[in-house]
Parts: sequence; structure tokens; C-alpha cells
Amino acid sequence: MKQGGIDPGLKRLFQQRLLRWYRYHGRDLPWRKTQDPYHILVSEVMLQQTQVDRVLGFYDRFLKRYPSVEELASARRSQVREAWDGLGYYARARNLHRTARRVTHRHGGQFPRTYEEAQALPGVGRSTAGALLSFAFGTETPILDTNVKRLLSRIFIQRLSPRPAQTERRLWRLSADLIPKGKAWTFNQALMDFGALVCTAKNPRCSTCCFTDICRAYPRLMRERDRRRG
DNA sequence: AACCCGGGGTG
DNA sequence: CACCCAGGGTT
Repeated sequence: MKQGGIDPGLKRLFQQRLLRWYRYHGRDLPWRKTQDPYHILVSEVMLQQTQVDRVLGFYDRFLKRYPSVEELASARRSQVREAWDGLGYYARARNLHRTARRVTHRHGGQFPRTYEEAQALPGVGRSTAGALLSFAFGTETPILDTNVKRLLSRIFIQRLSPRPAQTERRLWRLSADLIPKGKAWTFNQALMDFGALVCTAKNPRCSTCCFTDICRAYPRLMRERDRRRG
């Protein structure tokens, strides 16, 4: 097996620390209170190019207007566009609408449960499919949005390949391999929150991070911080 | 004015 | 498989 897997000890350590961190610091977001795949999909699509703070102002309103996938499916395009107004990236609303129609009419109102089928829905790529399935059904499917990319590459990747696509593959494999059995929901939520709250793009909170002892990027991040401070 | 970023389209 | 862009918003 080329490129071997991740060291089992390191893997367990990472899982345990991350899950523990999430118990204390995970955010209480409205889409984390539901198991309804439709509600979860709405949140994930809204979150695609949009910050959590902004989505918070739209999520409840949209679902109040379209509480079920069938109701969204039977709406007019112009109405859906209106409910999306202010969120931008309106292609997302069109795709969500198309997905609702497809789920309603082609899947009998049931969301697909396989990675391949989920990804085939309009506006649903690898990452959104992984989130949808793990959050709605607890499936052990990986996610890889920019937050997760950043934190996994910082902690686990010593030298990134000059080929971006190769790094991408390594990260997907990492994200999949790290999922603890039976805990995909919590683990994936935790990855997202950790990337958003601690392992941020600029000014990462290394001083409160529980991974500095294993983080491959920590020395560099410290040098960069020191350099900024002159 | 540059930068952000999942999906999707293209080479 | 590898890259490249579109799109609305933020910094």
C-alpha cells in the first residue's frame, strides 16, 4: 500500500482530542438540531459560499417558507429566488430547487443514501454530499471544505506536493481515514468548527490549540507570527 | 482591487 | 485526472 495509512496511534490521539475539544467548544447551530436530510441540505448549500453568521439570518426563514422537500419542489422558481434574495450566488437556489424536484419526483421524496447518488444531485459535489450523508444518516463519508483542508494539511502534511491535485487526494484520504467508527456526525462537525474557530486562515489560535505538539505547521506558523511582530 | 471557495465545466 | 472559471460578497 503506497503512501501507507496514517499511524494508528496518531489517528486515535487526533480523534480523541478533537472530539473532546468539540464537546466543550462546538457551536450550537440550528442545523445541528435536525436529522432531516432536506433541512441539512438547505444549510449546507447556504453555507457553500457564505459565512455562518450570514446564513443564520436566512436558514429559519427559508425553512419556514418551504418546510419540506415537497413544498420546495412545488414552488415557482421566482418564489424560490425571492426566498433566497440577499444570499447571493443564485445558481445555488436554482440547483437546490432542481434537487428538490428530483428527490420528490424521482426518489419518491426520499433522499439518496449513497455517496454517488448524493453527488449526482445538482449543486451537490463531493464535500456537500459527505456532509449531507454524515449529518443526516451518520454515514462515514468524508468532507473537505477549505476549513478542513487547511487544518488537515497544517497538522498532517509535512511538505505539500507541487501538484495541487495530489495534495487534494491525500487530504480526501486523510479526511476519510480519520473518521472514528460510528462517530462520523460529531467528528465531521468538529472538523468544521475547529477549522472555523481555532485553525483559522489568518491568525490561527495556536496558543489555545490542542495539537501544537503534533502539528507539522506549528513551527512555521510561529516563525511567521514572530516575523509579523518584527 | 484583490481575495474567497465548492461546484461544474473543460482541456 | 488535472486545471480553471464564475459568481456575489468581504476585506
